[in-house]
Amino acid sequence: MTSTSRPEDEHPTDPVGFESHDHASCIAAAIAEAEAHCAREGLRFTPVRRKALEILLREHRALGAYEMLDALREAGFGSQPPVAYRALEFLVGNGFAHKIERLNAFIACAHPGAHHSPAFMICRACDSVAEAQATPARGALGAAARAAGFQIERTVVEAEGLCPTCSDKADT
Amino acid sequence: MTSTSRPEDEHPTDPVGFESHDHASCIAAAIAEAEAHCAREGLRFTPVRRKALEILLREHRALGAYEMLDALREAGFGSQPPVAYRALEFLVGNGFAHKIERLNAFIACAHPGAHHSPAFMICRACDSVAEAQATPARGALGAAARAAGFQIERTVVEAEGLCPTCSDKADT
DNA sequence: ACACGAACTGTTATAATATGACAAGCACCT
DNA sequence: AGGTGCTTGTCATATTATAACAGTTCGTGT
Repeated sequence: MTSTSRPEDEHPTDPVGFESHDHASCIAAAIAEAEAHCAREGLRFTPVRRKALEILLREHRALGAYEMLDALREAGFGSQPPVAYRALEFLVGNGFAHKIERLNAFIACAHPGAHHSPAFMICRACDSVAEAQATPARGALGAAARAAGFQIERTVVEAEGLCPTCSDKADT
Repeated sequence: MTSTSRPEDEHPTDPVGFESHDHASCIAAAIAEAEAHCAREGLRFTPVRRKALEILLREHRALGAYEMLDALREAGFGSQPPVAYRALEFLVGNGFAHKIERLNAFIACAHPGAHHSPAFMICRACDSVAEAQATPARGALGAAARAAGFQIERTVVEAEGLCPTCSDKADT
């Protein structure tokens, strides 16, 4: 990358999602971070995996596996479903992307590097998705899990509703 | 039903799920409640819908749509996917059942009648599911939504981990 | 440099999950 | 009886996902 990536990242707890970004720099930064992380961990950030992450970052929305497959094929990679699913599995498994269960779709992680419990806000009108941080173990769910003796390893937290833009349109 | 449904319902916030129940009475109570609710709301609690709810209650676990379809077919109903999906859509839409997004499966509601934001604990070893109450709008997610101007209409909260039983086995 | 094992890629084939569309039936209203 | 809308059953198809295997590449030990 040509400059240190510092778009307007003043608020680290920002939802990061229903606003516009400096895409070019955030893509470059995220790729660089993924590369560094893989180097540290001995993971292989192969061309198809890198391309898949680039595609997710560039689209900046939740992509179905077959949309990813189309994009990868256009980029010269294999054209069968496992190509996409395997790249996505790698990205999700290493925290570079998340699966949105509600949409059966995948999106680049907005807070890469940080160990986190992501939460998503999904607009039912335009399907845009924003990532936020959840603290699921702290609320009622955490209490219920402790009471039941359930050991939480991972959480899926997805809110469905209207994003600001679509909400404004609906008012009209 | 033959008696007022009061198994050991002392703790309304109970996880209700990794313990044994009086199935016969809880099934009868839930069916009666659904029937009453439909009567009040002018909904048609038709044979296939009733049967589908009975099946979910009897199995007391998350069932895939095709498992439901098999069970409905055995009960003499139609044998094509829309039969199951439509019955499930009715049950979910009216709060008698929930979809577990993580499993692409459906489970009877453990707190029927109450307007609630369900949360689920899913055991990754035995696929058992317990329902708890979440208060997603109150935690970090709610704060992020307010900050972003996102209007939450519905939430999916699913925790994956080990249930007490499987956790004990793992220790051995 | 070379052999080895592990991981990765691409492929074929198939499984599992889900929906669109249409005709026939039934419930309710007039 | 006739009309309206919801429900059911069916056929057909779309969408999402995985199993299995052969060939290749990568890193390692020699």
